[in-house]
Amino acid sequence: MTRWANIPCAPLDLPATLGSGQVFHWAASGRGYAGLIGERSVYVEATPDGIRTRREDATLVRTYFAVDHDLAAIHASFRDDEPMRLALKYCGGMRILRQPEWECTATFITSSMKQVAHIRQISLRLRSRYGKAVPGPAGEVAYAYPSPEALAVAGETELKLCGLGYRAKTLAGAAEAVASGDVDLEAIRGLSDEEARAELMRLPGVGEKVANCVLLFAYGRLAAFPVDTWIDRILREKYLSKKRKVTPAVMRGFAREYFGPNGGYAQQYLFHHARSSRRRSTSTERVAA
DNA sequence: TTCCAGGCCCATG
DNA sequence: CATGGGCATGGA
Repeated sequence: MTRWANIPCAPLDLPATLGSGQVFHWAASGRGYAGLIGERSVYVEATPDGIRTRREDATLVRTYFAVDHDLAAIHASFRDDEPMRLALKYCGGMRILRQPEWECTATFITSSMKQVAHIRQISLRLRSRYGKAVPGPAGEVAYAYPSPEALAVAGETELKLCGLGYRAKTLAGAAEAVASGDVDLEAIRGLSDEEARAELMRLPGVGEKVANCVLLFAYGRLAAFPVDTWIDRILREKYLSKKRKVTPAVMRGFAREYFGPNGGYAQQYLFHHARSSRRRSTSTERVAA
């Protein structure tokens, strides 16, 4: 008989946490979500004050969902401006996950110039083709994200068959660098933010944006502030003077100074709110109307 | 059909 | 340091 554990971590917006483009493999199941944390099949559902999960998964879930992040304090550290107020109201219960390093690095290498839905598609395809099969509690099978070794063996030519396009080359190269020990993802934990970013950027396909995603979503570096097309647009439209020319350096400097040590959280709230608003006002709602 | 997507990389000013 | 173009694929 299954024994359950409740992990207090209010506030918690599980749909936003698992569906906001941090992670790409969770699926709605029953009253909650089913997915893998590393190579373990896990089920989670929201309770009034936190997360309900199988007792034997509780430790893993606490780490993955970063229940040690004090959301109230993080929210309080933000400046009180209109865009942040709206974003907090919309998804203030979203949590920044603490994902396995390679899985996060690899999925974001495949994310360049791709929509979230397609990143998910690529990710699931790589899992089912090269990942370890993991039986779930009900007998169903899920696939772990493939190891660097598995992807290095597959190589560029074969990876292209998964619809990766030019990303096949960089993913294969990164897998090789990690598998050979040239880049040590575990050792990066001990480095400063700047050193860690530089080390990640030694991997092919990892530039500043992807490195910041990995620092934020895998290493818990909450000051990391990924600037993608959405955030670029938001900063220009809502935060930066139209008069001065906005160079990459200007944007970096502004993000660090204005959003501070929890800038990554601010970034993810702004990103998710903007993206959700746009989708509601276009495709989905138009169909419903 | 055209446009653009959670960019990266390399070549030039 | 800043800017421009190329890069593969698929959904809107």
